Amino acid sequence: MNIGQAARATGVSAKMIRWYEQQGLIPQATRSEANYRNYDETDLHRLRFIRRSRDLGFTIRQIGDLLALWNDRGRSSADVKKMASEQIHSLRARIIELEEMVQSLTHLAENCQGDGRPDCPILDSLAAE
Amino acid sequence: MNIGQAARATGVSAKMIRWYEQQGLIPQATRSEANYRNYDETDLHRLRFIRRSRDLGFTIRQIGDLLALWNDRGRSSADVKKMASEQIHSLRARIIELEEMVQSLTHLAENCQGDGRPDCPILDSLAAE
DNA sequence: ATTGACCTTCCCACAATGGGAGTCGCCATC
DNA sequence: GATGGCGACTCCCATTGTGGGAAGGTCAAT
Repeated sequence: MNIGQAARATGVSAKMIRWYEQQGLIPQATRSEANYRNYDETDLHRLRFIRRSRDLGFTIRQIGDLLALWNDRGRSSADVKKMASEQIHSLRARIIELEEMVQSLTHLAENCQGDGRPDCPILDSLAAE
Repeated sequence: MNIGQAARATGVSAKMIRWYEQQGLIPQATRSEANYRNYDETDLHRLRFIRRSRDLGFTIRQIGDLLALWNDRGRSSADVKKMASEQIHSLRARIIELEEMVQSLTHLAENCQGDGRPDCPILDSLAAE
């Protein structure tokens, strides 16, 4: 299976597949005589695993760790759960940051008339001493 | 005032000040005979404005627009309020994405024993067909 | 005169993704 | 068999904002 078919089958773009290979996240694909990359079902599994992990916000390095755990028959589920918990914590921390921004902006916008006049508490606040 | 003092006075690193200048966000600083950048109170105001805008999650380009509005005596506050509202919306959209990730991960983690055994619904789910 | 703190420019790195150029392979249709 | 179109190859560039660091010039205090 060529890279384009693998991309369509997994939802990972061909560009990203090559990138993941370069980053060592997936093994170097075997090549056809014309130097085209070949993919089989095992590769597709791995790519889908990567895509789902990305959708959960894991970085490439973390996904590398997850893949290693996936392939480690002797792993303990505690190691996986720990990664998931840490990810939940960092996502929540980020959410709180963003919520604080929303909070501040909402407060500023509420006090702004939003009409044709130039008076604007939002700018005043950004420019405060 | 040298760049280091300006940095300490505004909470914007010297690196970032140079970067903002290069990006056209602040005017090219005047230079001393030794080619050192000079900053005055007006520059510090501008830098603080930028830092506060960054803290609210605006991008450099948006901050450029905000600065233009700030310096436009004939602006209408509606234009500023519109930018703030759009920013609130995009922040909320991002928050929702992150919350969905947290939701999925939490669900997965809840079903994982997190003990010494290898059985792990988290990995199973990532690897699902 | 030396030293240490500070400034200058320039390059590199991060994370993940897309765009595009230039070249080559493969298949089908004429 | 030639041509066209699609796909794959590599390589470079851009993004966004920030930091690290090297190599070299400046300034002030000792």
